[in-house]
Amino acid sequence: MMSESGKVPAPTIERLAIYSRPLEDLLESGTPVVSSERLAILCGVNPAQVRKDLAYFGEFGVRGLGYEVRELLRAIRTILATDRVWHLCIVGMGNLGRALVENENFKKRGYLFAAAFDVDNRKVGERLRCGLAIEPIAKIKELVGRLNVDIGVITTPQEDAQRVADLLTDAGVKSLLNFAPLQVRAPASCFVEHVDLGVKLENLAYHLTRLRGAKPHK
Amino acid sequence: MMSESGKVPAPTIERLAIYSRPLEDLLESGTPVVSSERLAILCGVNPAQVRKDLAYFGEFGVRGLGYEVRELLRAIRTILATDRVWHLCIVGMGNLGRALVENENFKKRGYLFAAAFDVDNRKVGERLRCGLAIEPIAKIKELVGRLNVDIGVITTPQEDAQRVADLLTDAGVKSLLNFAPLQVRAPASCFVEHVDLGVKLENLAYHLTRLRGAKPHK
DNA sequence: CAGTGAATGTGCATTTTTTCACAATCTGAA
DNA sequence: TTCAGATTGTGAAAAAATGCACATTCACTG
Repeated sequence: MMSESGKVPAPTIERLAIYSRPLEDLLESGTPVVSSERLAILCGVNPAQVRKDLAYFGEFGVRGLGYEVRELLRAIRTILATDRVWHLCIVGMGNLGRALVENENFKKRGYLFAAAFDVDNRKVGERLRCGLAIEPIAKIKELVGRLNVDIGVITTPQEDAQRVADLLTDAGVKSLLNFAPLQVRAPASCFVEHVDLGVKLENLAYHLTRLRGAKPHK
Repeated sequence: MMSESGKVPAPTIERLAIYSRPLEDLLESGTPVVSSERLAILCGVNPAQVRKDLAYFGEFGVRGLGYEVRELLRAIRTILATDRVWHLCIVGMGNLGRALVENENFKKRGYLFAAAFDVDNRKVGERLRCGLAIEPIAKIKELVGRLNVDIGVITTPQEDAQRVADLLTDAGVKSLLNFAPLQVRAPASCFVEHVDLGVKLENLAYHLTRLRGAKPHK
């Protein structure tokens, strides 16, 4: 938790988040300690990978024993900064937007939706089940500032995504999670994460056509 | 399109899908030809990367000119096998499940939801806006077989995901797209793609706490 | 029909990421 | 207190992915 001097590979960060899922289960089931081997199996990775990933941030294990589940989970949460509340806003209240806003998993992990917007003014004013009312995008700047929004989630159609991204970054949002199927541009100070569900399906399609017979998938 | 002999890096496949997005736009806007440099900018990658990715599958460009948009798009679609219809089924008709089933983008790209299931029998029988009725998971085996389902999408809560995955693979589904926050296990003959939205947010959170000042994000 | 300009395709160097393999070190038992 | 057994932390090797740089090849012009 202390070191973290040099720069850490991006895949490592991604995996830390993945490690935390089974750790939560283990904690709940009362397992006090876990080895890198067991954790690796649960996450589908190599044990050395687990150890090396963790080693970027300190020494969390006990040689001969393994990692104390509770402590390791707390350490990962500190590293990933999920031990605090983050404020999100979301733009684009179609089906996907509504699904995300109402997703309990996010709230449980400290991600709170503070505002919901839509480009379509006919939707404005509608009250969502989560309690938020849909706001017009004209109010992005004001609300993002007032509510201290850290992360903007974009679930608009492709054609509105870049405009919305501009509004959000202009309003001071420091990072974006974009679901629209195009690469939104943002200033370097803003970190953008891109989720394209179509890409995932196309991956599957590709492998389906080759995977004839049965090739081990790693 | 012809060669594709040796094995292709996984990141290449992922990028091919990404390239197709701006290509669709270019085609629609009537641009006849695109250079690797322009396409690279649109996708946020290196031009040499674009060329190398394509080179795994053949020679699609014309030196001195670039790539013919229509032809390149067709080639990529052939490679990714998105030039045909794929049959999906989805299990777990919560908000996310409903959002996916009703997503027009999937249909547009040839991904048809042929059946929708839920673990909760109280939901069974309900008719979705897309026309499908929710089926009980007991009917997975029958329907997957009859409807020739290629890909199973899992949007159940975590605790049901593995059981559902087992039902699907047992029914002969050859690949899975899993949204539950755990690593589902499947036989080697079944390809699994995992989407954990929480992981994306945790990535953002991590970078937000470090990205003080403004670091270029690649 | 040769010359020019442009952009591809690709061998090679570089960088990044993963994996191996083992010394270091801890617990618990005798 | 020493020994056995287990598992970490890590340097070094291997593998994978990226990016450079340039020879190659095409279209177009005069």
